[in-house]
Amino acid sequence: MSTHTGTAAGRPRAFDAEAVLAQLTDLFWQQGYRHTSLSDIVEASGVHKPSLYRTFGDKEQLFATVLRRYLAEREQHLSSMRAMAGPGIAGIHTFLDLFEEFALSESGSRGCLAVTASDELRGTAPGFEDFSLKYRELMTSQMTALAALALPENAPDAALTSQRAELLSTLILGLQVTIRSQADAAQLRSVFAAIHALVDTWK
Amino acid sequence: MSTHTGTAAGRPRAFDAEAVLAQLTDLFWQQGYRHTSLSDIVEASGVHKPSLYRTFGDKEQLFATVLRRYLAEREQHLSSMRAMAGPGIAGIHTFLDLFEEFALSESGSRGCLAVTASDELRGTAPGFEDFSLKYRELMTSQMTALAALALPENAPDAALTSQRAELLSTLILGLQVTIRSQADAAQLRSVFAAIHALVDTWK
DNA sequence: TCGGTTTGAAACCAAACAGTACCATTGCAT
DNA sequence: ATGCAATGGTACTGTTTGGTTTCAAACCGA
Repeated sequence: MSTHTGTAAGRPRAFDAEAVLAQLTDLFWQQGYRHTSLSDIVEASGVHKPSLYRTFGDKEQLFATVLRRYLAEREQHLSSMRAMAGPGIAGIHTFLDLFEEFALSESGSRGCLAVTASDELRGTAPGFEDFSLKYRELMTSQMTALAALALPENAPDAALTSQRAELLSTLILGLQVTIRSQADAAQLRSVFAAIHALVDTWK
Repeated sequence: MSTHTGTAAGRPRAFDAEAVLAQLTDLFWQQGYRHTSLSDIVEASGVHKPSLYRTFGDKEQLFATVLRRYLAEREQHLSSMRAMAGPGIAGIHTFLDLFEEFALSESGSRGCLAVTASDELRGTAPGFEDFSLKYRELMTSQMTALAALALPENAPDAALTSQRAELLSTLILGLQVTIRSQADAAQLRSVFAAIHALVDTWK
């Protein structure tokens, strides 16, 4: 029973698993899952195939790990943007500004890995969670939290909050598609302006 | 110079090219481009490989043809839904109802072929149009037409129209992602209800 | 009827793929 | 020092892929 408890005996591995996952996240993000061969992975990470298999399992398991990491990262990012934005309608505007800034950045302009990649894994391995569903749930819960803070404290309105949250999360999902479809900065800004105008009617 | 003018000499083909394209549209729609092998195509269409190549070119060209056909079909569908819906804010509501009905149908519940497939062709062949860009343009122009008819005839407002069109088209793109991500009917209806409420504020 | 042409169908091909067996190398524990 | 354990790296395998060659059958025009 060689459990991985305690100190490891034998030769220590020469690569940082976490750093490799980060590199491969970028690679999959750019190329997609099916379009990325194991040779690409070996070349990008500098880690050879047997080591990859020992550490991460087969290609599918590796990608699942990458996706899980990505989702956790994304959730943290969204939460921190919410925290930065603060409460009230003004908070939503600020959040949108932060999101727009991210959308125009290098990694943001690649859209969302979970959205683009979940299709590729659909129906592949049974027991595989649907990551685009998870991403949508994540987005909805984040937007619900954001919308809840935009109401007066002594007048919560669950129905109104969830309605606004659904609009915001659906708009953001649509933005992910827009971002990925060669939309230039001006077009993106225009969409964000329209969303700002919508949010203003919530005052 | 064997141009395809006049009557064809030789053995007539035993399959209907248009019908085959329709079948393959469904196939690609379900499985995606990369996940569909030529064997799958042969099996689904009943047409053997050399005939496919003679008729449609290689796999990539075949898929491009399928996508073009799909986009034209989609445009026609959207236009007819707009025509059925009629003018005014009420027209937008009716359009949304029609779109919801389609989204819950069998083919509608597969999302949008152009959205899910454009990723797969990205950076493959140069000179290849970006179909998700085309789809977005199509959606924006359709929504602009819909929004323009929702204003009083003697008070056109181009800025307001394009703002509403951008919201609607982004929401619909987001819906395509939602549809594809295992969302059940209740969740979809809930999003549509939120959009209806938004449109009501335009009265 | 018969020549030319295009089809359908099967076998075939080279390349790329994911995954593995093998072995020399490295380092920790004793 | 030395044996054990896990590593990195190369070479290999069986399979699947997209695409082609080959050939007999079917049809049209003259």
